[in-house]
Formats: sequence, C-alpha cells, structure tokens
Amino acid sequence: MLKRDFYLRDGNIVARDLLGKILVHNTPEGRFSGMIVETEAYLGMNDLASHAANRKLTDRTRIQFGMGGYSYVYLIYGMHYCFNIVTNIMDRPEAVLIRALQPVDGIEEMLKKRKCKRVEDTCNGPGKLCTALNITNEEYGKDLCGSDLFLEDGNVYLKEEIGVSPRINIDYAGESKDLLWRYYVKNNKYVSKVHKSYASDLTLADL
DNA sequence: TGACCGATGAAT
DNA sequence: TTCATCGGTCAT
Repeated sequence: MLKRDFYLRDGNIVARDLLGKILVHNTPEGRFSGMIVETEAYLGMNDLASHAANRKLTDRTRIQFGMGGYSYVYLIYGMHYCFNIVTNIMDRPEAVLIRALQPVDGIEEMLKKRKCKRVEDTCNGPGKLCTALNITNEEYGKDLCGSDLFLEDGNVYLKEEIGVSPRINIDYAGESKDLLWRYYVKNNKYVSKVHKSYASDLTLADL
C-alpha cells in the first residue's frame, strides 16, 4: 500500500506518479480495483479551476486543507460523484481528480453496475469510475492509508508514455484554463473520451 | 431560504 | 450538440 509520504508532495508530481497505480475499494459487495490511467491536478492556492481557489474554505473543501492522502469526493451536475486524492502538506489545499481507470478486480460487477457491455466503458470518466467502484459521499474524507480505500503499486511509465493537456471542462477558469495539468497514459484505451480540441502529442518528456 | 450553477454522461 | 438533474454555495 502507498504510504503517507507519497501524498505529501506537490499535486502535479503526485498526479503524474499516480498513473499506473492501483486504486482499491474493499466494500461489503466485494473488492473493486483499477489501474489509474488519467488524472488532473487542482491546486487551490493559484488555480482558478480549483474548488478551493483562493484558499476558499467550505464544508466541501475542508478536507483539502488537511494533509495529503485523504479522499475528496463531491457530487457534480447533481448526478455524478467525482473522486479526488488530497495532496501536499497541511494547509495546502490541493487535490488530484482521478478521471479514468483500467479495471482490474470486480469487472463483472462493474459491467452490471454501469449497465454497459464493454470493459473499456466502465471506468473511462470520473463519474463512471465512481459508479463502477461504489464510491459516493460516504467515502468523503476517508484516509487512503486505511484498509478499505487505498492505493497499491502497479505499472511505472516513462515520460514519453505520459501525455499532457489542458484539463477537461474548466472553461470558466480564466487564466488557469490552459494549464497543462491533465496527465494520461498514451495509447491506453481506458482513458476517457474527450473533445478532439484536447488532442495533443505533448508528453511529459516535452515539458 | 432560495436562486444559480456545474472538475459529467448519455443520447442524438 | 443537447440536456437531464440536484447538492453545494452564497447572497439575501
């Protein structure tokens, strides 16, 4: 299991290092897991796209002000949950949104819960993977160094294999909207479907 | 207390 | 490209 130290770093570093790691959720209905293939960093101190932009403290963002390695879950569009991992030390409100997984454990159950046929459609979006892994507001604030929701080592990718792009659906974020804070495994079919304007050949090796 | 809006997904 | 849908947020 990944230890606290992994999370107590800059959100963009953690977002990159999370690619290839295995997200595990042990539930009464069974064990669900998947390999992270797409992430986005949201850093509250100087990022207008963050819910904690300008260090905004609300009941929702509160967990981001604590230390890294905790779960930040929120409901979006009144319908879908999104799962984030809090990063950095205490009082640095940062989180990494998990946007897509390559399913590992509990695939049959995921297909059922998601009502879809193809495995690549179960976790290729932030809302979809929460449905597939049974992640809801119940998981808000959970310690990822605990035993029911945590991460494990998996694949390690080269800089050339990690694509970078602007983050998805944050046009409202003004000067922050073009930051290249989205990271994904190139040529991996489990990455979320996004508008073609995000298509880019940039990788970490180019930065 | 209520108006407004969104880090999406599915259908078209 | 459209739109369903409702909790969180913030101004009253």
